[in-house]
Amino acid sequence: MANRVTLADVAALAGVHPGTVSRALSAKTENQVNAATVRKVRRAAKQLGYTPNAMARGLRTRLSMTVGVIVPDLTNPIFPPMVRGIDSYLLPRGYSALVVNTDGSDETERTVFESLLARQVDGFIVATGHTHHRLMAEAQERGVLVVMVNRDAHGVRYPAVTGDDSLGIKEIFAHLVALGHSRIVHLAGPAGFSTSEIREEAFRAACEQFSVTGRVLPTSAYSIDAGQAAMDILLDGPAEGFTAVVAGNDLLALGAYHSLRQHGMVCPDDMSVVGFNDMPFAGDFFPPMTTVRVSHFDMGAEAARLLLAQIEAPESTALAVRLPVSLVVRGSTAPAKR
Amino acid sequence: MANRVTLADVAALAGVHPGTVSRALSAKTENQVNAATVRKVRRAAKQLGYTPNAMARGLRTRLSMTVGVIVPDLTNPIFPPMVRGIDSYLLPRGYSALVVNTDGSDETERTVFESLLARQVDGFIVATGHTHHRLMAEAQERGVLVVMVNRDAHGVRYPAVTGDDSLGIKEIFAHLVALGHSRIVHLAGPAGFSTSEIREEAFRAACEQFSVTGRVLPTSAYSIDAGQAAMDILLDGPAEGFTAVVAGNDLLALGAYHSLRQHGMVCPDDMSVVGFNDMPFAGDFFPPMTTVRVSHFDMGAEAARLLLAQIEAPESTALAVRLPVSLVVRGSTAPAKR
DNA sequence: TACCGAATCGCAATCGATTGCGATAATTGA
DNA sequence: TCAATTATCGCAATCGATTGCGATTCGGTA
Repeated sequence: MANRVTLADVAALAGVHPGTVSRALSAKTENQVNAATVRKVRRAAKQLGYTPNAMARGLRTRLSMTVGVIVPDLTNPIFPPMVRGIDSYLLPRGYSALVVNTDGSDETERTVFESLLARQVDGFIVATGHTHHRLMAEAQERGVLVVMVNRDAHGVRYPAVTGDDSLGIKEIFAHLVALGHSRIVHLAGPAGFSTSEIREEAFRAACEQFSVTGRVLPTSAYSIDAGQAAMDILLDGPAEGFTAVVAGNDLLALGAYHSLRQHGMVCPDDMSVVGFNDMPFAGDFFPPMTTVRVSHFDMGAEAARLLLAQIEAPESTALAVRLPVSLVVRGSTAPAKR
Repeated sequence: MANRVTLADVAALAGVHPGTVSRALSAKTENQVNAATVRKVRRAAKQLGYTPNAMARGLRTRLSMTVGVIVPDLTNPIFPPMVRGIDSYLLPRGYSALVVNTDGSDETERTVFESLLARQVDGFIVATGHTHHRLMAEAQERGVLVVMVNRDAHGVRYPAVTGDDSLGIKEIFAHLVALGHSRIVHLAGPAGFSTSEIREEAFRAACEQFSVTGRVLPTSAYSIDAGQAAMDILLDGPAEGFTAVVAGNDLLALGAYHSLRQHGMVCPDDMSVVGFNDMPFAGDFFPPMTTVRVSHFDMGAEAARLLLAQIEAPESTALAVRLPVSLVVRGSTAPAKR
């Protein structure tokens, strides 16, 4: 490949020592060299089209200016905005993100984790957290810098940035009971994730608080198919008078759509459905989905901010950030039929 | 961060020279060292939890085992599958992808391009091509390895992998005329992209071939808003008896949906709409979108394959790959009203 | 027994940038 | 005018792995 201009080349052209060139070109050390020579070096560098070799620099400084981002699956629509949020904070600061998928497999997660470590990433942003996360525990023991995003993990002291899930569920309930719903089912996310636990817990609490009859249906994954399967179970059984479903996320809600359609029911006339996340295009589904908006872009940006803070001051306190949420009412919720 | 085990540590434990450890651990040079020592070294490496330092290796070998992927905007739903396709080929071969967005700006494209070069990427996969692409021309001159994906560029001899757009348009027409449509408008993608040019050209040819009356409406971008704006122009003007629109891509089609709704028209009863790409969730829109499927996953995988081929044999011929497409008929097309 | 080629493995240079240390030159202060 | 700073900048080690070259060892052959 191209780019074969080294420090030494610039030094030769400028008639100075490579070390001086290095100092002249770095903002932090620029004051250690005469202003005139700085100009001379700058000119030589520009003339030759010099770009520093990141690997050589990284080898010496022990910093790759790279962070690893571990997501379950980039094709889940909540992640691209999150990745862009991460980039929005990282790139202006000279960092790059290496994004890898795990497809929910602990084994591939471990593999990619190690391979990112070998690439000397300066830290991780992981969106694959689950409640008892061995890898994260080990990482902490090894002194690896990590920020959890979207999901949290128990037992590790890593900073985490999440949405205010409890508040989101509460707002859903306020909306739903105002619409007259009194029997509500919850398509709970798969076990082992903090998001699932918190939302289900909030669901139960809200049932109590608003005195509605609740039922929770477990799902096997945060996916359309899993949502459909869980909803099928409800719809295939005896009607129990439920008029609304709050899904663990938008994908599950979409699965509920499918199941309803398959059972000849129409949303929201026969059944109101609420999602969670307000993923891209949620407003273009049929019907447009009522859901809870969380800014995954902000989530990513905030996670990146926390990680860089850790990198620059490793002993800084590991705080947790909870992002605001807001209910966005669209067409998948309607007054309960009497 | 963690991982402070070096070759020298392993060598010390195994009682051999670092060079020997290096050879023992690499598949290519393993045969240069005694089988017994290989075992001894392997054991020592495992015991210490040794992982090679990718930066040190890269510095010496001039290979970062990293490729740069340049996309306009990762939140455009066609790109995540493409990135996953790229990863699916790259990761098993020890490569990683650095994905960056340009937001359609030539300037930021240049910036990220340079910064990826500084990171010593071994090559690029670029999805931001346009017909007269200065940066790509320069890259070629500099000897940078590139594979174009989705879009092609004129005047550069880089391999490109695209969908068979012409065939896709032709299939759309076959479907539409079978439905009785004889006046069709084309929401053409923005000027300057090979996809726009090819699809528009194919549209005109198909009009000829199927003897339908066509009209092409230019758009300013491949976005929902641009699609809506273009469609507004048609719908705000005098009715001309058009009964179907073939959009340059799914986003434009979605914009057409919005415009139709705004004008009190319903798709497909009042107007059939066809998209292009079959992006994720296209079947969940309202109405479910009839569109042309292109496997962006395959597209990415194929691009990665071509790039690695170039890397390993830089003088190999730069062929172009055209991927098959297929029409998927859903709910946004219906027989033309008389 | 002497010699030869092959199999192993150590030595040291190298990739390109950073940085502590020290030398030299320029400047300040008395 | 001279000593004491201070500003500049060169020197060389260093980061960790790879690899051409040469040295040593060993089995085999004449």
